[in-house]
Amino acid sequence: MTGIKDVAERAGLSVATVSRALSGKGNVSPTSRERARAAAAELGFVLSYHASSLASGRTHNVGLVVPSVHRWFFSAVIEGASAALLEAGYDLTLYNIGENPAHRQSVFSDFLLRKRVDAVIAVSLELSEDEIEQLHAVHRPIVGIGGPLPGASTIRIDDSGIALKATNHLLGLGHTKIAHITGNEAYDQDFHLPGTRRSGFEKAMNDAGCPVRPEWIVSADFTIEGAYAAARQLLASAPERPTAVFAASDEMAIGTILAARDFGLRIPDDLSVMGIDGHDLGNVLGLTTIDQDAKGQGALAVRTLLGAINNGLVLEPADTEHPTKLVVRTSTAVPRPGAS
Amino acid sequence: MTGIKDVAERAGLSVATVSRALSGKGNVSPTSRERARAAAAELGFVLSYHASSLASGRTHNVGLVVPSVHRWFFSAVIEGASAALLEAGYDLTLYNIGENPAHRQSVFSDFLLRKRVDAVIAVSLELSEDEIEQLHAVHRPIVGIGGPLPGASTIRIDDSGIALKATNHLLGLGHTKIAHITGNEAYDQDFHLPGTRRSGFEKAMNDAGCPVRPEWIVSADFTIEGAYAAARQLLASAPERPTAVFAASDEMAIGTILAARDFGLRIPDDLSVMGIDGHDLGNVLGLTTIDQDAKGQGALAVRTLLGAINNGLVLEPADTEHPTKLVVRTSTAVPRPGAS
DNA sequence: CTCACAACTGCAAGCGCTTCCACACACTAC
DNA sequence: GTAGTGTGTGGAAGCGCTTGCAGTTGTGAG
Repeated sequence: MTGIKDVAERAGLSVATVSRALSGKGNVSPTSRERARAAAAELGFVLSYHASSLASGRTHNVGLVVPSVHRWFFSAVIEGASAALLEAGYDLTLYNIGENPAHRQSVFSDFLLRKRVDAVIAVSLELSEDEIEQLHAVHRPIVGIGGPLPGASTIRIDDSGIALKATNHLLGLGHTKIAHITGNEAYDQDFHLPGTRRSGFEKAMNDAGCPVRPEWIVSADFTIEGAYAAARQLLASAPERPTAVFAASDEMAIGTILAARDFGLRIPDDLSVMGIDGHDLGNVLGLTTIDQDAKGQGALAVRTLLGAINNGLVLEPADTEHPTKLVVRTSTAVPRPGAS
Repeated sequence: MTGIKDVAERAGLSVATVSRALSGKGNVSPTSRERARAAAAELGFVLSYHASSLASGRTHNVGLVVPSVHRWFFSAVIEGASAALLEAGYDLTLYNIGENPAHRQSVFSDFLLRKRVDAVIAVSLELSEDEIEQLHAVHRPIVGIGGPLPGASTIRIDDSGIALKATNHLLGLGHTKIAHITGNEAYDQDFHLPGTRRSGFEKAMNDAGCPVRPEWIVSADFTIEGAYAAARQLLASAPERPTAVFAASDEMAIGTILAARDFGLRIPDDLSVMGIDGHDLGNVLGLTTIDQDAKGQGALAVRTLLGAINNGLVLEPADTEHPTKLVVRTSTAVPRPGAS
């Protein structure tokens, strides 16, 4: 393996100068810089990042902690973050917590503390005070995506506001009988997202003077499968059927559409459906939704972190609200006069 | 930050002994081992992996290279691999190549060569000889998932065989007019997967004496969206309609189902559809498929690598065939007598 | 009782970089 | 002329571990 020494020798420079030349820090004459570059290229030299990290304390690596890679939102955030990091020459270490509590435990007590990452991005995770403190103790900037993270900088969308906006879209079309598919309590623990969206829904309904019927509020686990089952129940059991369904996520809206089709309901003629997310499948299904640009959130998180790292600033705990966009497609329409 | 020195001091041992005690290598008396452990725990000491890696040459980190995290197969492999790695105390560095050729280039020429990983898993990527050589030069075990990787160990499924099996399932039900949705040429470059599956399809058809109609072979990009568009065209334009569609992936089968519904075709009454994969949505849609256990493949890749690393063996280039399982659900049935 | 050998331990030499520091040299400003 | 400033360079001290080696002890065999 060729090391920086070999490069120095070949370039006729000292190791120190080569290091400065290649990293771009410090003063190096253009001549030396070029000589160093050329020698490095000829030898196919690539820095050993362990040595580099050990000496400099910078790892060029950020940790991304997600509850799952499988659900749409997380995979989109990963895509966005990974592209931004690659671009910046950073590695991405993925910590997929999964369902196993032991995994979560070990990620926080071991993995993240190994001084392996320059920064961490936590997606849709509510961290305990202990966990936050552990991270702060390692003295690394943290940004949270998808909800508040006490003492850390976060990127989030206005969950209550967009739920309101979505519901208003339905109300504006003339719907009054609107059902809502919310998240399970289990998901409410992290960031209270289902609850927040639900409250936006309820506020819009109340403002419009429409009753919120308890039997028209069902919960699922944010997956297509889960919502499919929940929606089937909703559509089958209700003595009266809603004319519109607002789901707290696109995946759940998709599950609803699939369930509706099972009942021979046409969308949007018999039932309007809308979600929140901007899921890729939305296009195929004509799903009206509120696009929250998850990729963009991932990329923004990276830019925020890298900015902090490069400027050596401590990341101020700040709440950045990411913009969202109503995308009207064909799954929502004016309710049919006779529909029930 | 507490270092191993502090632990040594507190435990009344030398740094060397503490290192051996905590890593479990070398001979350490039970007493010392316990003292070291206790001191480490009291101080909340966590190894600096950079220092450790630099000194030992082992990084406890494996690189996972994927073309995308978004498509079902890749995210499933990631889930499987990440769980297995976490379990083993390894970090997972994710290299998401994406669509950008420059990213691919930099991943291979820079990232993977930084001696940052102990091993690499390449998913559905056909590496050029250069790329393979680069990896071998770094002297790290490689395992490929999803196709042959010259000179490396690979895990794959019998693509031709399962396509044959799938087609036979359809033939066995009595279908003779079977369409096939294959992958684009772009996807054939990596591992020739679409071509291989297609040839399995054609073989089964030929063996059964059924004609393979060119107009019933359409290609898409392996996504739901892409197949949806392709299937619409297939179903709309053909003067005669097939009674069954075999898609080269579940995502494409799902796209087909969605398209069929647009045409008012009932599944399986008017059209049988089957795929390959074991996609989670398959359950909701009643999709008959061949489950290839992508998670399991990811986990197996990890076990293979760790085995090689721990035994210091060079990983023999070997081809492991992962088992698959026919899952019959409700999307396939005997063709209706009158259907066309 | 001596020797060989194993079990345990500590010293110290790295691993391959970064960066502080000192120094050499060119300038400009007085 | 001297002092002051800035730029470019190399020497060398680490970064925080692992591990080869040598030294110490305890054991059973000869």
